[in-house]
Amino acid sequence: MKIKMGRGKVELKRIENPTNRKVTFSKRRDGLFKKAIELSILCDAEVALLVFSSSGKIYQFSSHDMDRTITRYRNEKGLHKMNSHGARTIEVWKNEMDEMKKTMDALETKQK
Amino acid sequence: MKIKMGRGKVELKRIENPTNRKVTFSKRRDGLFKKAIELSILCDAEVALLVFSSSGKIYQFSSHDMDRTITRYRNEKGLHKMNSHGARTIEVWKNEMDEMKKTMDALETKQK
DNA sequence: AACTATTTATAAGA
DNA sequence: TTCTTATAAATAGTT
Repeated sequence: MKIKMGRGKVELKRIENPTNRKVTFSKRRDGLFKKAIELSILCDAEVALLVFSSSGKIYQFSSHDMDRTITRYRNEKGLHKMNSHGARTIEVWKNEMDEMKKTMDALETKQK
Repeated sequence: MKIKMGRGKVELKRIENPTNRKVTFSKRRDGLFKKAIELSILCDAEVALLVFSSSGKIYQFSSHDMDRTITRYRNEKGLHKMNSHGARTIEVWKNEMDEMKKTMDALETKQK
């Protein structure tokens, strides 16, 4: 698939040239965040956006509060998974908790 | 501030007419997700996008894995907060854990 | 970093 | 309301 924009065309695949990729990232990242902000305001929506560049830098936007929106997402996901049995849901959450526990322990260790 | 687009101009504020707001939400939501996907592919970025409509419906996209990206975000955030003392970070994580614990317990209760 | 030719996105209209 | 269209916004390549 190809997308045409501006003066040229780009394949919908990773831009190999690192310079072009960085420039395009800056431009499109700005555009994306602008659109996210506009959607949240115009349409009264709760929007959370996380972007990590290929070099690892983080960019974020949340219309309300990132943790609140993440919690809301997790609740939604958890509740939906409860439909048939319900048993699986607790497993999912327990795994989640264990993962966070590990991360917390790692941080704690790092601090000592 | 005003933004002009298409045939008209819109104030950068909540669209009061519910019909217009819904229509605009659908169009702009689609546009936003498309842009998010393009950014992740073209620029090899890790992107996570969560949108809740004002009526509570959830829409999501994650280029890699939503939980992975959320964890990465939390790590980043947690590590940054460790700069000065370090003590505060664990508090933050503990609070986070407690909150999740509550949610899990609530789910567990609901299933019984 | 700014420019500009083109394409894409979209606010109204049909 | 789903489709169309006039117009603004976004952006790829250029300078």
